[in-house]
Amino acid sequence: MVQSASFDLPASPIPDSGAVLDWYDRHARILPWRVPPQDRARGIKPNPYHVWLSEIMLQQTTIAAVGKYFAAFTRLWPTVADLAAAPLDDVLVQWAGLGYYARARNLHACANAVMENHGGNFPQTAARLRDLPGIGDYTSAAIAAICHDEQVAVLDGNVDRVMARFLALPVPVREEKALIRARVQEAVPERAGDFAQAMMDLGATICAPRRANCLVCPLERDCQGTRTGNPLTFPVPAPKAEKPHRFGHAFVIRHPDGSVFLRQRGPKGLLAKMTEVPGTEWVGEEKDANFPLKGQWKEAGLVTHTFTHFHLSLSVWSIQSDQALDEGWWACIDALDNEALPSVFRKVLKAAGLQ
DNA sequence: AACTCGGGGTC
DNA sequence: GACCCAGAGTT
Repeated sequence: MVQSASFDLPASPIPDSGAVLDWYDRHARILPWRVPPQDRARGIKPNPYHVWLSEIMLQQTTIAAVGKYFAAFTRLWPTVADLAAAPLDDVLVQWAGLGYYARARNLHACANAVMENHGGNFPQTAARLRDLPGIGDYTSAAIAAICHDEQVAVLDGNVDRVMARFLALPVPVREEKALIRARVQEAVPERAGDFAQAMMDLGATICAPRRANCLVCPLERDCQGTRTGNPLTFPVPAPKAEKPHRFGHAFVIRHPDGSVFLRQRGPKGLLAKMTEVPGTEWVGEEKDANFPLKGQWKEAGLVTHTFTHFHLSLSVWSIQSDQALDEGWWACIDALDNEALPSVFRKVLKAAGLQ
């Protein structure tokens, strides 16, 4: 077979946006921050504050995990002005448990930037949204498309997977991001917001990570992946690094009055500015505990936790004492929901018999 | 371009 | 256990 010299790129199909929108009109997921396509057709526009808040929360996070957090944030802070006026520490308390805490710090900074530099209104174009803290390529495009139908390609993990299959991409997605972007961009219709949300819904419900329901997929006609007979072999996984193991000790100091000693973590790095149970550094080998107080420490168990790039084993120790450490505070054990405690430290407190 | 940064749903 | 999720910021 002779290949034509007039094409630099192999001929690859473009998603049928009409078919995708028809599917979306019938099968759009109902979400708290979303305007359904029927309402959108009547001219009802989404609330940019709600769209922005949901998009930040949904970064690398499932819809199931976000639900309660979105409800709590919009109840406590109904507008971007309310959120900007809140103390950062209050925002961190409400974000605790959701992970990737830089998002919460950037969320607060972004709210303040919108108030101070944009008169309290979010910018309407992807290019200008992109300049705000915590808003990158994906989120800027998503907000501009969903709120204002800017005809821009919106590429998230779902769309990458759908397109990797649609194109039968033989290499990891990150090596052909430009091709994916170009093909999606060519497909973006006037209903850019509905199209973006449709592609994501498609990836979440039909072209899912370990399941491809090609029989009911609106992209099936031109899909190269289903044509191979093995659409699930796409996307080709990128090689992944092994997670090292780290070890440490956590010290639960229980006051006779029923409180527990907590402190704030440093301003940079893992779990920055969040609340912690005092403890040792986390290092690559097991070491004996160097206790911060003299007294009768009791072993309270072992906590294991996996972060993005390492596994952690924490030995938990507890003691009854009224001695505080250098910096920190006594927190009532009945009000720990008011503390910005990441999940690993909630596990530690549970191991010590609290909460 | 590679690395850092959480946590949970799901299989 | 492994995979992956409406990714962004830093180096």
